This record gives sequence, structure tokens and C-alpha cells, in this order.
Amino acid sequence: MTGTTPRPRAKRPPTIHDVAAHAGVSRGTVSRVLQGGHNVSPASREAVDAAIHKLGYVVNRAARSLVTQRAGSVAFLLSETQDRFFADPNFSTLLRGCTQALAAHDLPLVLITAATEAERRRITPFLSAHHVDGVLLISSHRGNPMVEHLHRAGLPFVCCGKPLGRRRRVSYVAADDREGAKDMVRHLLGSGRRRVATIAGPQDSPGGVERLAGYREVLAEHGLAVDERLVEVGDYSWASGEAGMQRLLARAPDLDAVFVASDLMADGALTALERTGRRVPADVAVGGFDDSPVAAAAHPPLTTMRQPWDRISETMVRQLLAQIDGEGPASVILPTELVVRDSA
Amino acid sequence: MTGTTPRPRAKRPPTIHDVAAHAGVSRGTVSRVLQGGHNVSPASREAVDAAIHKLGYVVNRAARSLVTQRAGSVAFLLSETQDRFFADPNFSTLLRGCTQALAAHDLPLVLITAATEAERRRITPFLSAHHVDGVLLISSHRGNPMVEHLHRAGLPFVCCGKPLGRRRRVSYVAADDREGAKDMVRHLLGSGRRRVATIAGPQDSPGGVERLAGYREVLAEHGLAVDERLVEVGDYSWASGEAGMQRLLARAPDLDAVFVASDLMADGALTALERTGRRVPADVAVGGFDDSPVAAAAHPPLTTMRQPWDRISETMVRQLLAQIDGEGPASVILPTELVVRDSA
DNA sequence: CTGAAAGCGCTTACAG
DNA sequence: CTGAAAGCGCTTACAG
Repeated sequence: MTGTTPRPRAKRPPTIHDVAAHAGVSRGTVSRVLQGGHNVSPASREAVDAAIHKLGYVVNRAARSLVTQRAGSVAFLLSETQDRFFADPNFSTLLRGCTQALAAHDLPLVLITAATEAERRRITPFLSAHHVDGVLLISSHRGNPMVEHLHRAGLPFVCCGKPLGRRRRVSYVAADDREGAKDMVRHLLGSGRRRVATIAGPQDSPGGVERLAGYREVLAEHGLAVDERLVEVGDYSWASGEAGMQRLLARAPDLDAVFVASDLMADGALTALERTGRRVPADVAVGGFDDSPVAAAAHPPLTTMRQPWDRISETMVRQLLAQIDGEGPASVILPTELVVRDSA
Repeated sequence: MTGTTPRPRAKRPPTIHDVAAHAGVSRGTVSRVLQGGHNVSPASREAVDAAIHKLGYVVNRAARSLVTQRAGSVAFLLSETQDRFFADPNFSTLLRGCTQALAAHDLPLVLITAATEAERRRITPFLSAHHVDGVLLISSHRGNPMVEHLHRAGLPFVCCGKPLGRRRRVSYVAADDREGAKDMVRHLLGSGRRRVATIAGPQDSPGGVERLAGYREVLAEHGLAVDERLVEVGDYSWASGEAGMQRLLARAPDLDAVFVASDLMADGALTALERTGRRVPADVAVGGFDDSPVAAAAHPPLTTMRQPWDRISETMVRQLLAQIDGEGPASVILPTELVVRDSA
């Protein structure tokens, strides 16, 4: 029990050899059945299937990887401060979606975090040594060096969100941030609001930039000049939403609506609004973004733009598999959807 | 570009053979250096290290696995409805902690979800076919069949939380739910409250059972009879906290404190309290459990019991590695800590 | 301390 | 349609 002698592993699982013996065929034939059963007689196939079932045979992935030169797994790479991700309700949604989409292809998801530059450098050789066949990259912050690392390693990868400041064509899947923002601001304007403020996301992230751009576009579209006192920038955290709202209120006490670039920040904004005695939506209409779980739980429940996370996950996985099979990069933009609740 | 012909992979990474040639030694010697450098002359070791560095050599894990009969990775297995986990703020904390603890041992974490019985059955052969060396099992609901599956497969595993209704000795790591609950209820009583209600967690989960038991114990300890009208049971969700509080208020409008078995439920309770015009903590003191991110963000910020997630993660990983090395099962109970904020 | 050699469990041309 | 055989990149006794 002291652990110096490694315990003998549980009984060895059956190998292709055992299956072949049971079925009365060669190992080559068993392998062919495993590969889909082409060029195998029905009789052989049946015998092999029966033996597989009887023995409870499962392919040894290490052996397969060694000869196919494929890892048979995919990395989900968080390349950023982890706290940020793990605190973000969207993260869980995305992780779940990708896990499921990969499971459908029988591909295990390997979760890798690389928050610091040192970690990123440490992780790159691991990735490029064929330990995974491809990477789902979950940061698209401007100038994230991981994009360059992966590109140089020649490893297939697809980003979640459009990587900012990239000349190279890289694969990404993103929600239509700009159109989503425009839809929300139009909705706010449509209810008669005229002093519409915004709390944008970080300006080194695509969502931060695009949603703010959409806001400006719609105001212009309606012939309203953008009053810069109505613009705040947060970092997607609850606290930054509350603080941003506070500053907005101090500078422009007459605002009658606010478009907040994430539900978490919007929930913070709600708190700031409540503290100053504003009623939502009577005095100030609040529109969020994401339709994350906090939106429905907020008080009042948030009107928001739904990000199509299921489709984003599925599309990322599909794109990655296509790339692994040799296809070139592609970018996919998916539409968002207005979800009207009580806050606007 | 149509993807029918698999693209030739990026240039092959160097193998042990290349390193050996560069260093002017045999492959056996290179391998020995990789294994720690025992029985290798300093000169050889240096030559090999230099070659490894120069060539950017990284070991091929598939080849190593094949001969060592070790997968070199560990599964993080979510065996329950995924929505429940992904909505739980504790989940992210635990996942992050385990990822980091495993990374320190150079072990990739493979994320696997098995919500339904069909999925569980599908996953078991995968696991037992040496695709992972061990499992961190993230459900300890009473009668979760995964425990039995893993046991039969002879695969090392450790549970997060004490598995309920198990005769067998299985490894687990848990916070001291009962003592934590007792500390909180004592804190409530200590501030002069006398009608202390509780919203417990699900009674098929260890936290649900133990925290309720702790509540009862302390009341008895103080010579207070437990009034069953003061007891509600939720499912750890926000909504169940709100609903539970509502029912408590209807049955016992004179309650002056409530111990809620999770922060998420406590946040829901806060909402119900607010709606009926109760001030917190003036009219009703509220104590939560977890010290998850929602605790600090609640209004008012929640007084709660901190679960030692970092220690839990680290201990789970350490226990699992020990088991993989042949040690027997063990259970570890870690203390919780009272965090006083504004709600009680 | 070191090299030669066997072998881990698969897949895949190559003959037939 | 099928078998025999080579080989993927390692590790590990075994001699020396």
C-alpha cells in the first residue's frame, strides 16, 4: 500500500489479436472491419462483430495513433486569464457545446489553459507534437500570440470570435456582433427612447469593438449625433457594468436607455440604476447581450440578444474537422436573435 | 480543397532516433535520459539534452503509452445532467482547480460528460480500455451507477464529495459540510436570532443531507426544537431558493434568519425576501454556503461558508495519482471557513 | 554506463 | 476478399 511498486494494472483488455483468433480471421481483417468493413465478406464481418461484442473489445487508441499519426483528440484551449473565462457564463455554454459536438465524432476534448506567455510557450511544443489533431482557440484578443504559435506549428485551429488585427486568414466562427447591436439599439429607439447610452466591451476584443460600432451606426441612421458622454467601456465583468453605469449617470443623468454589451455587465448596471432610484424600464430601458443565464435571473429579467452558442460550437467543430481533413480556412458569421423580456 | 485527400501533415516532428543520431548515442540512451537520466554518463546526458533542445524534440505520447500501458491523461467526468453543472458556479472553480493541479504533473485533462444512462454505458468501455489512467468523478448523487462501473472496470477514481449509499470503500474528497453548516447556524444564533429556518440542498446529495443534519444538530445543541415548518428543500438552483423562501415565509412569517445550503439558492432567497419587504439582515439574516462568485455580488453581499476548492482540487488529484501508483482508497475531509459579509 | 533487440497494438500497402 | 509482413516511436530487460 505504500505505492513504491506500481500495482499491476487490471486485466489487460483484449486486443485485435484476441478478436482475430475468436473470429477465425487474420488481424488485418479485424482491422478492416474496424475501419468500416470495406473489402470484407459479410461472413467475416459478422464473425468479427460477434467476437468484438463477446470480448468487449475496444480499440487501443495509442496504438492506432502511432500508426495513423493522428492523435484522435482535440484541444479546447483557453489562452487568457482563466478567472475571466471561468467567471463568464458564456464560457460554460461554449465548453458544453463543444464537448457535445466532439463527442458526436467520438473525439475526446482535452482542456488546456495557458494564461501567461510562459505557459503558452510551454504548451506549443506539446500541441505541435501531434498530441492533438487540432485546436479550438478560445481567445481572440487583439494580438494574442497563440494564433501565431499555432499557425507556425502548422496545426489546424479555429477561433471563437474574429481574431483582431490579423492579416493572415484564420478560421473563426463568430456571432454577428454588429448586426446584433444594431437590432438592440433599434429596439430601444423603437420604444421611443432618445438618450441611448452604451456600455461597450473591451476594445481589444471583437465583441467590444463591433457592438460599439453597431451602436454608433444605428444612432447615425436615425440622425442622432453620438454624444461621447453616453459611451462607457467595461471589461465584461459584473463590477465594470455597475461602475460604468454609475459614471454614465453622473455625466448624463437624463439618459433614458442603455445598451450594455454583455448580460453580466447589464446586471451590474441594473444595480447601479436601482441605487439611484431609477425604475427599469420605466425611467431607463436596459438592453443586454448574450442571453446568458443571468439574463433571465436578473431583476427585472433582461431583454437581450441571444448568441447562438449551440450553432457556434457545432460550427467550430465542423470547421476544425474539415481543416484536419485538409480544407482551407473559413470564417462563419452566425446571426443573433432579439429576446424581449422586461428590462426594455 | 475539397477534403477528400487528407492533407499531408506538417513536417514530421523529430523522433528519438533523430536525437540519438545527433547526440551520437543509441536510442536506448536517449530514452534513459528522458526517463530521468539514471545510469547515463554526464557526457551522454549533456549530448542528448543538447540534441533535444536543438531539434525541439518532444516525446510522442502515443508511442510511449503503447509500451508503458499508461494513457498519460486523466478524465474529468461529469456524470449528471450537464446543465446542472454548467450552471453551477462551483463547477467552474473545480474544473479550473483540477486542470491546474494536473498540469503541474504534466497530465492533460480529458473532459467527458455522461448525462444519461446510455451515455454512461457508452463511456465505460472507453474509460476501461486504458484511454485514461484515472477518473475524477464529479457526481456523488446517491446511487450514481458510474461509481459501480468504474469500480468494476478496475480504474482508479476519486469522487468529489462523499458518495451516498456506498458500502464499498471509495476514494473521495469533500468539504466538511456538517461542521460548515453548524458554524453558520451558530453564527446566526450568535447574533440573537431565534427563529432560524433553512433551505437545504437535494436529499440525495451529500451536501444536501449533511448541511441539514448540521442545522438540526446546532438547534438541538441550543435547546431549540426543530420546527419542521422552518425546513425547505431545494435543488441548488437559484429558482428553487426563491421558491423555497416564499414557502417558508408563507408558513412562518415570523422567521428571523435562514441558512441556505448554497449561495445560488441564497441569492434567490434574497429576492423573495425583498419582494415581501423584508430587510436583510435587519429583519431576516441570510447565511449561504460555497462562497461562490455570486456571494460577493449579491445584494446585500452574502455571509457564507467558503468551500476550499483549491485544496479540494489538489487533494483529488494527489489522491488519484497515488491510486494510479497502487495505493488504496482514502477519504479526505477539508474544513470550511466562515466569511462574514453583510447578509448576516 | 551502453547498445542491440524485442515488443507494445494497431494500420496498410502488397501479393495473391 | 484475405493473410503475411512491415512499421509507427517509444521503453526495457538483457548482455556486456
